[in-house]
Amino acid sequence: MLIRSHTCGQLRDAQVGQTVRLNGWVNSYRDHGELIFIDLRDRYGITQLVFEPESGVARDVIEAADKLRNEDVVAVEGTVRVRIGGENPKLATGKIEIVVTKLEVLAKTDNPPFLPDDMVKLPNEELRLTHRYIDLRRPSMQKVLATRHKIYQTTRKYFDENSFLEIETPILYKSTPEGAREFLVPTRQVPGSFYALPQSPQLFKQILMVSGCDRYMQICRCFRDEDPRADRQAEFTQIDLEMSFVRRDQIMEMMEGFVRRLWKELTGFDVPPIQRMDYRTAMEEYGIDRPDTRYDLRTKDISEFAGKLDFGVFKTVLEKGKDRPKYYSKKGVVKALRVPGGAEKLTRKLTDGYTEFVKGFGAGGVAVVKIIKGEDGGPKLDTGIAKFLEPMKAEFLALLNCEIGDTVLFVADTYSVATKAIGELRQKVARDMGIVPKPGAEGGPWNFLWVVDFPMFEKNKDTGKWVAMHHPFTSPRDDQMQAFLNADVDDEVTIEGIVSAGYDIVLNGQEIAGGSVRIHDRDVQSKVFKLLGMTPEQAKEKFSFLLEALSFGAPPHAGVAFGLDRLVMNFVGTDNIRDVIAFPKTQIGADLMTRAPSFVPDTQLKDVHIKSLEQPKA
RNA sequence: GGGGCGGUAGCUCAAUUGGUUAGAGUACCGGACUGUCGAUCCGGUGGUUGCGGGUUCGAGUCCCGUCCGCCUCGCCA
Repeated sequence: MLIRSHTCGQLRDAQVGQTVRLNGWVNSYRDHGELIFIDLRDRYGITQLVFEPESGVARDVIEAADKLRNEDVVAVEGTVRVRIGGENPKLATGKIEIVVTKLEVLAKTDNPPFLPDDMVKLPNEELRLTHRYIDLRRPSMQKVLATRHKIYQTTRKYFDENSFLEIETPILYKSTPEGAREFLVPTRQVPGSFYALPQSPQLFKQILMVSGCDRYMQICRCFRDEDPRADRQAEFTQIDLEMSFVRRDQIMEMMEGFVRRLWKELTGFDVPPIQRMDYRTAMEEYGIDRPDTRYDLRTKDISEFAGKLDFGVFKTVLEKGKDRPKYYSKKGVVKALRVPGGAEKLTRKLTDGYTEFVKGFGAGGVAVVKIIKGEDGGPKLDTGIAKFLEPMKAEFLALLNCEIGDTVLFVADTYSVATKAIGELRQKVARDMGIVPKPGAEGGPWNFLWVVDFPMFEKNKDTGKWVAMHHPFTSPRDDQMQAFLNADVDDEVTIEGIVSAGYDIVLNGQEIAGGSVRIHDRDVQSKVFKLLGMTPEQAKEKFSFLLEALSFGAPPHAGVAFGLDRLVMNFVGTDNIRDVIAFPKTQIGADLMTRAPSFVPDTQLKDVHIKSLEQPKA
């Protein structure tokens, strides 16, 4: 075989006159009879080959070249020369061409179901996933893989420089059925028992801290058997880390340094100091725990004002949980969103649609008012609930700093429903107003934000039980510890008010990392388990190894996990997570290329002591 | 588990209100062609309209079921 001397992206006019060998795929062919052009492609680029009788090339080489088709794999030898037909400015190698003297066809292809061409419209994703090896040949997919690789390298270098050890943790892990559903793995050795695939290496990395490893990192696969979304796969990758002898500020500094390094390396962008926002502010002003700060729309709780209006819908809602504390999830609230310039841009059709939109989040509807220019030149309330607001007009306008041309949208419901609904509405309105900048990868801003001071616990709305908002190993914030230890498990108001030492990094409205200071005290950990409704026996059954580890000298420690797939998505500018994973799965967790998951023979099931309730379809 | 969109030639799409033999571009096959670069020109092959049932004189089109893909709510400690 003619082993390559160069890649297809390498040759320039500096190499003119040299004899070279290239290997690659036929990207396209232009056959003029005796004169044949082939664009040869590999990962590095495209180089034009030319077969011409004048060069004295053997007859059979021309004849073989005549039969080449897209995606055949070939090796050639020839001479580099300046193109006779003029430069092709679209190619990096566009100044030169290879006059071929020898040709080896390394592999003929069947007619491919599609061509790996970024210039033409892509076939549907199902076909791309079925023949992933062809799809991955596309230059843009090669770029994704290279970007991902660069992130791995930058990550390892940064954490190595900061004394982190890369340590592998088990994939076959103990089932701890809390949080996400787990993938189970039966075992031949112990009949009737199962491993689970880890949702994350959380407990192993904490135990590595107890083990004296001090600083740990791993680029690890995590598994959650939950329905996917455009930005979520059941199998995904985290950059996982943990540090000993730090409090919140030190690990946040380490994370911020990593983000700064990553963006510098991958985009050249200097990440400015990242601002902090507490969870309550995020929920109050953005209606979501990961605010998109690229546009300045804010939501506001106007319950107190709304109570003064003679408007039945608001009055009814505000009766709910009237005497409960401000953030009680079932307390009735009225939330408002002032949209500057909305009076013109948010048409009746759009605002009518908002009611349907918020219904999707459980809210009843959206009330609307426009502030237009009155006959006296001053602001005038128009349409929607204008007549109910009219008696309190001055106070209303002042409350939201309204100006002529604004539209104000209202959602009245329980605290949790109204907050979620208006938060989602805020994002939809921003899109409708056309004020959402492009993502950073497309030249838009990179807006980073810390979100901190999350509640430790929230009530599950179905069971009424407490659940950990982050996870059950998250510590209360230092100044909350005493209050937490003193709190009675039934003291709902106090428990609800405990703030954790958790922190998230949000980028353009998307969570890219999350972590917390961990509990390193056995008694604190036991109290959390108790609060979550676990008996001491249950806690021991599930987490005895953790509680024991915490009993034998556990250092204070804290950690974080970055969602690697989402980082790649940001750098390559896609909102489809499957585009950044070499071999992704579909909505039902299928790998269309390998046809996993699949039925297995009964004999194989018997080995692992399993009997299936389902049979393969005939 | 719920809601929505989609599935027609290898691929991307079209097909009037339910009405003739389901078309076009591209790929592929054959032919012509010595400077192309999305080569061009001429000719040709190619269809279980995802699958199963139903309504109808007649179904790609309407109805029911089902499979697959995507988006989304729930879910994702």
